[in-house]
Amino acid sequence: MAAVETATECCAPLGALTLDEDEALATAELFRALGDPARVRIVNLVATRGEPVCACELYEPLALSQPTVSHHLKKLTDVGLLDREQRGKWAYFSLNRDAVWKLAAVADLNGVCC
Amino acid sequence: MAAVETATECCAPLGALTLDEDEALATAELFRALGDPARVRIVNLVATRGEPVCACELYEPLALSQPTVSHHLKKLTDVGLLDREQRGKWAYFSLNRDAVWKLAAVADLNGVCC
DNA sequence: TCGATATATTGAAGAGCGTCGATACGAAAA
DNA sequence: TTTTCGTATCGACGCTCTTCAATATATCGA
Repeated sequence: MAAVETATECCAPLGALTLDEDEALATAELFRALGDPARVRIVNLVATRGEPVCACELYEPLALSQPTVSHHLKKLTDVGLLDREQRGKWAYFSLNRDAVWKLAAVADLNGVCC
Repeated sequence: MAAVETATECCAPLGALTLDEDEALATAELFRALGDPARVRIVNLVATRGEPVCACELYEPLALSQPTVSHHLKKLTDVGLLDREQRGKWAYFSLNRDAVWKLAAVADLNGVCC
């Protein structure tokens, strides 16, 4: 870990006029966090529900073991896309608005090429 | 290859109300294509220049060997983000507008969560 | 046709990733 | 305190990916 803290903080848009090695790495890290179907489904499940989602509610729809889901949740929170909230012995996850906004901005190339 | 042809054709937005396994896989494939710093820089280089870019112009700025750059270019064209055009013995690459638009739409969660 | 050049493909080495069972950690309840 | 239960971490396995040198393919010029 360490190195790039949350990728959503220092990554630059794909259409940035200048893009150094560190920015490219951070941007790639953000996209790679969504480069797995399980994590895409997690983000989708959390996004479509308005409220925070308990980790225990994800094992069945994802058809994955508890350690695997925990692993994916950590990746998504590490990159800043999800926020983690402890409620007693349960862990609740919700979308980080800033990260969502940043993702849309990074992925938007329309201003540059079209 | 094969399997999912161009991921930009059948992938669903992160905020889709329903997201089956195939759609999640195609969406992840699109993001994974941008999950490498070299490919982020390629897309950035092609985007910031208005016109198609010759493959031979990428080796030096990327500081990667010719086969490696060719490999990344293939991944980006396979997923539909880049268009390939043969000009004599040179290969020119440009952004695919539909794919760019699709990427922005897929990454946009603001309508769902914010 | 032949040689030169630009790109793609192949094969291999090394690193990284997804997955799970087993286990450790932490919080609530008994 | 002890037990129970939800979650995180560890260790290991197999698969994928990135990278390059070597080679093949393709196109142009002589």
